[in-house]
Amino acid sequence: MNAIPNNKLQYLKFLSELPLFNDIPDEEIESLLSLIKVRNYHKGEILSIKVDKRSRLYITLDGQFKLTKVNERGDEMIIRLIGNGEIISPMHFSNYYEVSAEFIKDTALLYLSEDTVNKLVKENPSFAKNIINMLAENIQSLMVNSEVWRLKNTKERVGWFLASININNFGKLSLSKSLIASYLGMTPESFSRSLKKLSKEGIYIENNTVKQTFGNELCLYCDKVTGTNCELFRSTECIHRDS
Amino acid sequence: MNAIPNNKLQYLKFLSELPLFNDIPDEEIESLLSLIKVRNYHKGEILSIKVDKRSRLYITLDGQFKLTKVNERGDEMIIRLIGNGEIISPMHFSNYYEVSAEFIKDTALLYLSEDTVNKLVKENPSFAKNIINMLAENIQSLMVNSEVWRLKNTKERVGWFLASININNFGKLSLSKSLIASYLGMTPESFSRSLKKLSKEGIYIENNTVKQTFGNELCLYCDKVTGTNCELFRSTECIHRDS
DNA sequence: TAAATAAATTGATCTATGTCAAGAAATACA
DNA sequence: TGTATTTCTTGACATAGATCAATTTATTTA
Repeated sequence: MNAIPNNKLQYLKFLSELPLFNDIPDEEIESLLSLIKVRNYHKGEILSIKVDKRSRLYITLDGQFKLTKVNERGDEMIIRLIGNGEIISPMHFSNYYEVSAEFIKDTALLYLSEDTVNKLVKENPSFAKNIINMLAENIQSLMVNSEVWRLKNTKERVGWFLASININNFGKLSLSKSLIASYLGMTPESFSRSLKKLSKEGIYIENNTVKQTFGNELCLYCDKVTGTNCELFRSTECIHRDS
Repeated sequence: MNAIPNNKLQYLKFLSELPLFNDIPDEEIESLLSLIKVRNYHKGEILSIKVDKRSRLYITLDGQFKLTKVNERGDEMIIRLIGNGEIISPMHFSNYYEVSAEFIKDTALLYLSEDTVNKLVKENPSFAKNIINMLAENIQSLMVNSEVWRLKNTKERVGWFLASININNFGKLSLSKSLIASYLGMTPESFSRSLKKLSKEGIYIENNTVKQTFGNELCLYCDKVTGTNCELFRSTECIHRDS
């Protein structure tokens, strides 16, 4: 299943622009290319990340998938949504932690073996630093997610999601409503009802795009970490301005 | 506030036994000692981890505290409970993420500055590896916690907590029931009612210790990652035996 | 472009867990 | 060792969000 043509130069460009390869000279990335494998997955496919296949670090070349966990009752929790350029490293999970990757779109993943990654970490301090940053970002987003699930009600969760989409994805919704609902830990029904409440506050969805009647109604739902990426961050319009 | 006597040798022994200093020769740890600061905190004290004080890595020399996050309504979420030898590294959090450390017991923390840690990472691949492991464990426990909060009901959450205490702390409860309830994201009332249900299954608390009438009733509530540390793991009595 | 299928919305109802209040048990204090 | 204070338990009740069922709207397919 090595469908993608082995266009090394294209990979080089892609990789050199990733934070994971910050401060790594192109020549060094080039020397890595032979160790990097590619695999394509179809929309709907499920990759169960078990002990055997876990010892890797995956880089999303193109596509989108969700990292999920299911309990005995069949209830599903989405741990993370992963898109272009994003990384998931099961090699850093506990050996006995079982998760699944479920592909939302046709997806191409690059991967490095655990050994390769560990070798790089050992030999290249910049790479070690990049791995550390990647893991730190993971921790940060897991903490923010916990907070969203535990301290916010459904309306606030939806508002929070729309605010972050608005900041990081030009307000463009690239996922179905049910999927977002599930990611936010609620039913599609609750999601729909929350949207209705938000529309009374001037926040609504049109053509799969987040809109605001006045212009900054969503600021109310923005968390400080996401806010960092907002052009209004700490301006007079920003709720985080004086904290 | 440098209350603890500067008993360098004692610190050396303590540090050299931590996973964070795995494969680091004693001489090297010793050379670090001058860069390590100590600070004591009293029970009840709250340390707000803001931008200024965040750029550190804290090591718990002795004591216990909780890492918490509070929302506008005043609802509190416990992100992590941290005890002896455990590490918390706000230097790896986003600059704008605000958390508080609230001390449950009198506590002594050692800390390293961000610069020191980064220098070590750069110069010592073993240390880099240890930092990576530490962060990976953080990710793992945040994922397990999300799962507990989102996929388990109150009874299952209490069962899970008791199972992990039973495996990792000889069944000894070192926290008040209300605090555990809060950690598990429920009210003391719900905690109490859950305990009542569990007692019908043979799981109960006596003298602040977890007891089981038959002996392995708690296995039902054990998650696979915690189970790794159990002496029965994968034995015939273990629910994870064939997965 | 019409029919078929899937996704989203809406209303009615149910349920787990929260809230509030009172009493019991445990712990601290003097 | 008894009193005060805190923590825990229990019951009655409230509520956010889930579930179930019926439409409505959007998307796919032929």
